[in-house]
Amino acid sequence: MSKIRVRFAPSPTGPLHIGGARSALFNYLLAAKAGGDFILRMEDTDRERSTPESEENIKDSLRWLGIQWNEGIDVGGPYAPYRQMERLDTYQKVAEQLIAEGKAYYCYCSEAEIEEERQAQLAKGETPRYSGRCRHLTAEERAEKEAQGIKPVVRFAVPPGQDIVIEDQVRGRVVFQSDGEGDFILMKSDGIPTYHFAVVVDDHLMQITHIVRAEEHLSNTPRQLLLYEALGWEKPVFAHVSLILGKDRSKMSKRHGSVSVTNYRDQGYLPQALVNFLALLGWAPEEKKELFTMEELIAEFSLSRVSKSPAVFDLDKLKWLNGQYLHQLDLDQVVAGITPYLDDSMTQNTASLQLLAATLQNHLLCFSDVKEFMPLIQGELPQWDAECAAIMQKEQVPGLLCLFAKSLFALPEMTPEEVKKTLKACGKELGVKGADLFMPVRIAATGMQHGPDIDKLIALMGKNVLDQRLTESFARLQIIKSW
RNA sequence: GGCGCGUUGGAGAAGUGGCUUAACUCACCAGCCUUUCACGCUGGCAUUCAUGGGUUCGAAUCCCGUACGCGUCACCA
Repeated sequence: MSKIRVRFAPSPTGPLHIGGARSALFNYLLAAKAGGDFILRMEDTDRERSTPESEENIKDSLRWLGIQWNEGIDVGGPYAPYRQMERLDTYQKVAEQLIAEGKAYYCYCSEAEIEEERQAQLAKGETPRYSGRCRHLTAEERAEKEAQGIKPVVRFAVPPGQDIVIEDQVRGRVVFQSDGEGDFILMKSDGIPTYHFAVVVDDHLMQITHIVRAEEHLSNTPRQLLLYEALGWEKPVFAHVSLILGKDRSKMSKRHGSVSVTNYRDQGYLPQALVNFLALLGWAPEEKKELFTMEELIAEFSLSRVSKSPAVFDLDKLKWLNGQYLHQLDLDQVVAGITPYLDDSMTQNTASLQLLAATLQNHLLCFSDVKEFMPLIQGELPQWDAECAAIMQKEQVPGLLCLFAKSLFALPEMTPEEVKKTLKACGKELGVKGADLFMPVRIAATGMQHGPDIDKLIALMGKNVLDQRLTESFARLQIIKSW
């Protein structure tokens, strides 16, 4: 059997979408598993919307995810160029061949005429499709249109009455009728090919063996199959992967929040978590296992285990997965990860930055979460809620806090170890322990009942902030501070 | 509207005619542990597989209809 060759062929009309990333991933896994080739091609024939920035974003996103292409844009290869706008003469030649063989023809109808026809068909409850009016134009009629300066499009002459069968690797056998297709456009009037035409030409010329793409393309496949047929080209294997849906079960879009890979990168998600998550959307492993490295995915991936039904993107699960990976990171990776989300006052001192990273690592689901923890150690003491206030009314509180403050401020340095020791000593001296000991201190220092280890938090906030906050707590309790 | 695809608990899903009194994971709930919280651990969470028929000794698994969801019918990809 010949070598497997797959491709990811996005159009650079925006940042890499989460669904596109999954298609790329599945293609990549398939190729990597079989030792095949993974090609990156740019379908930039939409001149209105294609931008160089989008292309860069797509490439960056792919690299960030660890999805490498061994042929295509930037890296080159035997079938270059890999940008469709640089291959226009190729499409032109194939179009001319089709015309010469009578399998395609020039069409001079204006967009207004077509639109009118469309509306009329719609009104009659018919499927709108091109009537084939220009199909049998004589040479004279064509010359006349040309003389009028009308730039024609090239249409494919769809053969009537044919069954078009797709043997799809994930959906099974799907049958369409050629009569359901109008004579679709191959070349636009400006000489640029349409998507259907360009993909077929490129996939064939680039020797693509497997096409793995989103389900939205399933209904487009008949047209492409017709082209393979007309050109006498061998058809690739198709696999249409179901869509990724938002919470409301409609196709994932901006409305649902973050849809691009870059969004997740910027929010402090880890690429290995996103890859793992994407793989689990629409594909199920054989074993009862959730955590997969890229290598493991390559080893285990199979199209036969790709699901037919659409999957809802569940942010909670992504977060959980991300937490799993984040908790395993080395300290310096955590430091690097959280730094972008902190202000300068926090990032200047290496030692305290490391302490912060160590303190929070197991509490973070993604790096940007670090922001939510900062009020615990920075700024004004947050307001107490009713529960906190009630705890602070207990009788041991004033004495405990005074003793604690006095002992602690007497120390030259406030390390987590010292804080812990001091707290223990205070508890012992006053005969207070457990929650009765820790809770008041925690609430007086952080304003919250919950959070990471209190000794570390206190060390992180430093004497000034602690002093301020304890003073504020005493004021709230209307007792005189005495340290 | 035509055509196509899909429908297992809130989410991802396993399951392809008897071994399923439907795995596993997230979320949720309860408890345990813990000098708080978190982490972790334990247990709970679908008598039922959209729905109605049919085939069969036996169906989530096969067939037909219905409903619902989505996709597609562009000189966008």
